[in-house]
Amino acid sequence: MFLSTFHNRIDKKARVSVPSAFRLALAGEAFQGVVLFRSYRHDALEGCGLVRMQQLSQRLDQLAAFSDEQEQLATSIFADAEALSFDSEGRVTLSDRLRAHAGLEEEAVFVGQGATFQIWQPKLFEQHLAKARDRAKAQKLSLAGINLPGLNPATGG
Amino acid sequence: MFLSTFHNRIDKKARVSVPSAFRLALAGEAFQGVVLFRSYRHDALEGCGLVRMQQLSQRLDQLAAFSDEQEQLATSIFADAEALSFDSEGRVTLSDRLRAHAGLEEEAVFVGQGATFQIWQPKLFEQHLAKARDRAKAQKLSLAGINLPGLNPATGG
DNA sequence: CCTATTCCCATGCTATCCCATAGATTACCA
DNA sequence: TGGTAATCTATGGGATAGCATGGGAATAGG
Repeated sequence: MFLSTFHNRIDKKARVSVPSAFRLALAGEAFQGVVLFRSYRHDALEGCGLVRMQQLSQRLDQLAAFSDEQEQLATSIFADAEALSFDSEGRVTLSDRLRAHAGLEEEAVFVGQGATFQIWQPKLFEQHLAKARDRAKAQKLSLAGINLPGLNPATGG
Repeated sequence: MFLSTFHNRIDKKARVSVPSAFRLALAGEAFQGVVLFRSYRHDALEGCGLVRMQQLSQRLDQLAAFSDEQEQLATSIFADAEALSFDSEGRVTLSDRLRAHAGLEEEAVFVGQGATFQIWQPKLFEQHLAKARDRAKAQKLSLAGINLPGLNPATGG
């Protein structure tokens, strides 16, 4: 699981340390690295482990063989994704394409999302966070039916 | 798994380097090379490892084909496919037929599709990608049951 | 004997590996 | 409890190996 947010530097070679907590979450996988791709919804990157992509590939593969739509979906996902392996210090090197999409220059914010994570340019993330908070407040968003330990009123469990 | 896109040159002898990441994905197979055939949907080439072709062949055998159309499609793919082995530098030589179908001249774009990949003439791919991305964006909510990393609300693995 | 592959070598570039350092946290011992 | 040593994480830079690419030589097939 990817939890919490981390704030790391991007060096002149476009390397960033992946937070050790995130690396730990992927420690069990054969491929020691992350898969990154450009988010559809935000000027940010989305990331996960290779295993998750493989599961997706298997499911799509069955559907895509004779379906135009699934094939195009496969293109937009897999063609865009990049598998970046850790160096011996736990860093990955971001391509120009990835950096351009998220506006990444000298710093990156790693944001845990549970099964996935995001990478943001710090200022953009700040704005995004503020917006998300406002909206949640305004709509009093609740996670209906989901029991969040410590967040929901004690209902037992 | 075939991920990401790579942009390589075709030399005067019609040789192209297969991206090392793609070669790595095929490293476990006995036949060190790729199988290429003309896409029936696009002006592009489709590619995979020999193992996948063998599996496809077996499946068709067992199922005796769902429909005449699918069987004929499969037959035409096998008839059209070319098994190209890597030279010592990891390149393959494209036949005139393959190049003609995809409009390939001096450059080729290798496009990961998960279990397979495609080879495109750069400008054609640019157009295709724009279309694929738009359509995928429009339909992302219709993909019931498919958990897209970063696209769907986090529902766990 | 000629042409078309295939093999082999050379090269520039880039990514990767390896080492070094500093800060922070943790472990250990008195 | 306090102080020190050891460890780990994040970061930076230099060296090295691998990749993509090009051209020539050897080989095979007609």
